[in-house]
Order: sequence, then structure tokens, then C-alpha cells
Amino acid sequence: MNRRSFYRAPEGERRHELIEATLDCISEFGLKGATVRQIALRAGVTAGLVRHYFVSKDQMVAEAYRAVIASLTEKAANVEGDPATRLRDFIAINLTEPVADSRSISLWAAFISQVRVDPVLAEIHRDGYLAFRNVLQALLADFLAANGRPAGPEECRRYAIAINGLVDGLWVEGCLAGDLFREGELVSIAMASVEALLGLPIKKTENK
Amino acid sequence: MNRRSFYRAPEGERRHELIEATLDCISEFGLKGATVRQIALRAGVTAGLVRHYFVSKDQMVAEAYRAVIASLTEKAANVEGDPATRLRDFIAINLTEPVADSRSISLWAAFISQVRVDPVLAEIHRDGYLAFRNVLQALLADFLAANGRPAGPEECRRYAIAINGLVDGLWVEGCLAGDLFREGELVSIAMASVEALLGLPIKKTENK
DNA sequence: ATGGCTATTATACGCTTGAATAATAGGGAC
DNA sequence: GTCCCTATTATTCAAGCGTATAATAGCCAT
Repeated sequence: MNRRSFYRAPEGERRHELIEATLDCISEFGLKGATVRQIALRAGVTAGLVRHYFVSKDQMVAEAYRAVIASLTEKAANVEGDPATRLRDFIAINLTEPVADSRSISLWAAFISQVRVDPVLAEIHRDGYLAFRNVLQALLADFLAANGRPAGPEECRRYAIAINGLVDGLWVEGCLAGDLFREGELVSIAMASVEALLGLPIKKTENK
Repeated sequence: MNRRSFYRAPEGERRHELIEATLDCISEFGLKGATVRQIALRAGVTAGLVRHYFVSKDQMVAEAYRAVIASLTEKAANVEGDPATRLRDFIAINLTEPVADSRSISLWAAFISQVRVDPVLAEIHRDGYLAFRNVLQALLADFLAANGRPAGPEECRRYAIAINGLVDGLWVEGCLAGDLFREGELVSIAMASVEALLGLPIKKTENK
């Protein structure tokens, strides 16, 4: 008796809540501090429920990682407009919130640190990385073609590797020490750098 | 009786062994798997000894992080020769072993993921990052001056942020998926990218 | 050689962990 | 309404955690 009352949630909703709670805990307390009990507390349920939705805590964490990768990727992949606009937006999206914030990099780093330990996470990571880079590579191919500098796959690959590195590196810098930079400074540096790398302007221009 | 025989090590040596064992365990099993017992096993001692050298496991981990930062930084900071050579070496060192390998990034990520959790680690990180970037910034200032393009602190800062991001990003890419790149490919891409960013050649030339 | 200091081992303790189980409450079908 | 299914709570368990304490072995000074 005196048992706590509760809301009986639809499966998808509850799973989503649990995954979000998992990510909250990992970002706030680290992988070590993200215990089943802490996660359940955050999700507003009791610990036993986790095992009703996931076969193990590890599986729940892996699914949470998929969610992180997806959220970091999807925003950047959905840019629209002409090639120059898409390229600019791609850069800006990745270097401003919500993609660039301390929660994101905490999660990213927590999972990266497990890539050597857990082959499941390693595979999730590799898939996400290649997908991300391929989006960028296609974007660069379009942009170069539209600006009278069509490039073969090999050249695009090298550009994609370099610009991906640049954007990722600036993303890390911004996430970890955003206060060391002025508002919009990283985006501005990234834009100028990409222009220098490609040897082409990507600024918005009235050339219609 | 029947107590295990042991070697009575000098303090510095034993501390160093314990810290190395800590790093080995973190890189192989993650922060979660780096337990006092596992670390002691790796170091060839029993668990109790840890507390003889460190006031807590957390303190030992923090010192281990300092060691990581130092090893990632010192090699890059000790480049010698004329400015162009130093710049080239700086890039090459950071993108080849032993700085660029999967163990390094596992350790780096494990600690980064704790920056939000543990203020001590956060401070260690920030100090290391700024030191690293300042080395690069000084290096760029020298290089630009030596090539007839002297630049003020603000311009050097922007270049340092961009190139630091580029090198860090390529470092991450290489550490996590070295097999996706050809031998020396990342270094080659980095060299070409830095030349494009600065608008100056950094290749070895016979211009004496 | 031997006495004394301490680095090291060995063992135990209290706590937290992920997981398993049993009891119960929510809510749709009828 | 009442029955039935199952999502959820409550409780328990063994294992592993970091730490504390006491016994002991290595080794230097004498």
C-alpha cells in the first residue's frame, strides 16, 4: 500500500524520455556518474523501469549515443538554398548553438573516449563521421562547380577532410572555451579560412 | 606468512608507474573501467598502495591528466630551427605518432568529458589549451615576420585560432580513423591548408 | 648483524552499482 | 463496472567500488 501513483506513458515517449535523461546525466555527471538510479531520477521514474525498456544499461547508452550523433548531424545536413548559402549555413550551424555548446562536446567526448572500449560505439561513430564528411564533400563539389572551378572526387575529398577538420577543431575550441572568443568570432574566422582554403569567396553577394 | 615479496621502489619511480598505469587503464577500459584495483594490477602492485602515494583516486587521476597534457604539449613546443622549419615540424609532429594515435585521443576525450564535472580538470585543460595556442601564435608571428608579412597580435591570434582548429580537427580525424587516410596524407593536407590560410609557402626551399 | 623506519601487502568495511524479482496500479476492451 | 494485460513501483541481491587499518618485508644507518 501507499505505493506511488504514476503516469502510464506510451512506449515511444517513455523511451525518448529515458534517452534524454541518460544524455543529461552523462553531460552533467560524466559516464561514471550516469547511473541507472540517477538517470531514472532525472526521468521521473524508478530505476527498475530502465530494464523494462532496454535489455541493459549499456544498450540504453548506445542508443543514446545514436541520438547524439543524429542531432549533431541532421541540422547540418538539412541546409538549403544555392551552394554558397548552403556552405555558409553549414559552417554557421556547426559553430553556433545548439550544436556548439558545452553539453554537446561533453557528450561527444564521453562517447569518443569509449570508442576503443566498446566496438558497438566505434561503429556508431564511424558511420556518423563518414556521413557527416560525405555531406560536406557533396556540398563542396556543388559549390566548386557553381563557381567555375569543378573538381574531381579526389580534390573534393581533400577539401572535405581539411574543412571538416577545421570546422570540428573550431567547434571543439568554441565548446570548451566559448568565453575566450567574441560573439560570432569563430564563425567569422571559419568563413575567412574556408575562403582562403578554397581560394573563392563564399560571402553573400548581389551577383544576380 | 606466505606474503608476496616485493621491490621497494624510489618514490618518483613508483608515482610515475602508477600514473602510467592509470593512463593505460583509462585508454583501454575507459574512466569507468579504470578502477583502483585494475590500475594497481597494471602497475604490478596491490590496490592499497595507491593511497600511500595519492590522497585519493581522484587526485591521482588529475595528476595523470596533467601528464597527458604535458606529453601532448612538450613535443610540439620544442621545435627548433628557422621559423618555416619550426612551423612545418609543429604540424608534422601533431599529426603523426606518438602524438596522433588512438591512445592519445582516448585519454584526451576521457578527460574532456569530465571538464564540466570536475573544476580541477577544467583548469588543467584551459591552461594546457592556452599554452598550446600561444606557442603556435608565437611561431606564426615569427614565420610571418621572417617572410616579409609582419602581423600584429590580433592578426596572429586569428591565424593561431584557425590553424590550431585545423590541426586539432585533423588530429581527431586521424586518431579516430587513421585507416581512412593514406600514409602521410593528413600531414600533406595540413601543410597545403596552412599555406592557403597564410597565403605563403612553408615548403622547404633553397633560398639561401 | 640488528634495529628502526616505511613502502608494501593483506584484509576488511560500508556503500553503490546493475540487475532480478514480486507486488501493484493504470487504463482499454467488453 | 469489472477483467485483464502490462507498465511501473518497491525491494532484494551479489559483485565491485574507494577507502581504512593492521601486519609485514625491504632496506638503510649503525
